[in-house]
Amino acid sequence: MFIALRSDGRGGTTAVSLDADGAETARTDLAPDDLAAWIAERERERPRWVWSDTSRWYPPLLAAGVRVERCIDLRLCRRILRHAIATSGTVWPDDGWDRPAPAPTAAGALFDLEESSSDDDPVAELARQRAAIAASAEPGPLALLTAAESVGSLVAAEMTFAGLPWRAEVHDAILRELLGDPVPGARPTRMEALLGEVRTALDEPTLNPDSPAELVKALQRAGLRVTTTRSWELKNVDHPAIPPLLEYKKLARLYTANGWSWLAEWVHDGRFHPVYVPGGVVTGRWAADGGGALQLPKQVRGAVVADPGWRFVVADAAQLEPRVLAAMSRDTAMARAGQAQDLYQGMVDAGAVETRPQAKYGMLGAIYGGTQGESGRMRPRIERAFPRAMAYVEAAARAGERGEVVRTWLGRTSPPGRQALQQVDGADGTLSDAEVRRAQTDARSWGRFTRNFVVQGTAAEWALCWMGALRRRLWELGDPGAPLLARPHLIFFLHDEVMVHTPEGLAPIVETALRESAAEAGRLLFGGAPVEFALSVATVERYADAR
DNA sequence: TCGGAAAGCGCC
DNA sequence: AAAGGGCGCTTTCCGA
Repeated sequence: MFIALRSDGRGGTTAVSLDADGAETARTDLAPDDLAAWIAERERERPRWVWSDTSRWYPPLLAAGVRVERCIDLRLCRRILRHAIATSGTVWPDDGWDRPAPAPTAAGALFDLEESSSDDDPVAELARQRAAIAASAEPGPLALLTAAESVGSLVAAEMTFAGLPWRAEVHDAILRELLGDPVPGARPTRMEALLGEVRTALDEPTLNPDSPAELVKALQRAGLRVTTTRSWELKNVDHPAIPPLLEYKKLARLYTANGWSWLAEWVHDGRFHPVYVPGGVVTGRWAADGGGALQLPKQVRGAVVADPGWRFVVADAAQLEPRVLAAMSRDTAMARAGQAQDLYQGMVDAGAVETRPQAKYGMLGAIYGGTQGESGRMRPRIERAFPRAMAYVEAAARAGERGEVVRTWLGRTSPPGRQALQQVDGADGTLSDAEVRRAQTDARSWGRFTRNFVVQGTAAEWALCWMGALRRRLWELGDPGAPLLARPHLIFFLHDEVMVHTPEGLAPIVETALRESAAEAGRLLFGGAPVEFALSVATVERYADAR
């Protein structure tokens, strides 16, 4: 059963109940003050709520203490289905569902009037989407993908609502330890001291180290043969200015990105409330909007401390992308290597390569399209040991080079290519050599993108299914009737890693739930494929202690 | 003066 | 320590 929610344009909401075939069975007009209670009441029947954007409808419900089990985020699903190659037979109207989601309103600030676009009828769009899936080449995977994307949107809103426990005084202590004391209008003391060493060593008393152009000129004046100021290039240079400069650059990064201003802007009342953007990356990965939630540097993770009597259970899917590739390509040799907790060690034990770093860089090179260095050198051996896996990503790369689209396991489809190589083939000598080279470079670059797309995107699908399964289990672990934040709940997500905030006594069963959910995600996506999705799980008080 | 591009680096 | 796909964020730079 579905219940579609639609703003009536005057602050109220119309709820349309639909049966399994999508036929209307009831219609209710709700005043703003009645909405949350009505939804909580109907939630007992566990309908699938259908709404334009979870980011807009769900935060006020969470603020009112209402958690829902299932939904369809029509805008996220439209984006998937419109571009999916499997639904290419569907003609989509050029309408508001293709527009980006309206900016999420702050939690608690009820639906604002001007945002309700009356032309976007959720009932009609639901019918269109269900018909498109039913008529597609693969209804099962697309139905799973849209459900997974939608549950991801619920998780994202719930994690924003919960906020990540953050001890500002611990963060401050970490900053003082590394950067020195803050100085108003100037650099912190330790950074300033390091900068002094750099200026002395280069004999450049007014050098601004934050300007790459100025810095590279100063280094060249000092006789250093560098063309950029990237750390990995400077590491190979022997000069007394380099060690303090590298240290300064590291600290400057921390100071600007996650220093005291970040703390003041993003942490309030002991919580960091990042805004996640499900599906914000073309591959289906999440992005973050503000606060840099997906790039929290390890240096500050010591400030993430569980509430008294609570713990974090942190789980990381070990070598997720190689395992996903093994499952997609049905590469049994690679699946066998993945029987080990550590897939890379499994590759060594199977005799494919000699050392774990060789396995790691060889595998990443296969997935990313690396040709240089260690990953390039390992390529022939990976190809010999795992022919089906390599053939799978090679096929994706070639398709991209030809300007074709590729798709993930569940059917998310890559953006259209630029057909660079086709242009070269069809140009028949009318292009200059330079133009041909440029076109070939572009084509190969796009091929690396499509090669990675199929693996990264499928890994993102696995992660969504993992979180969806976990979310349901966590809810059932809590006391019936208890609000979301009094039960074990998801609190952080990082592509292949999740963190649960839980009462200490429940941590062991949360660990079990994490593992069961990983196995469930594997079965959902790949059925009986003999691929294991190993987790490394840790129960900790501080995020920094998780690995 | 302002906005976008580039450089650089954090995360996976 | 390596190579290279995807992002966000900050500062600097440069041209309209």
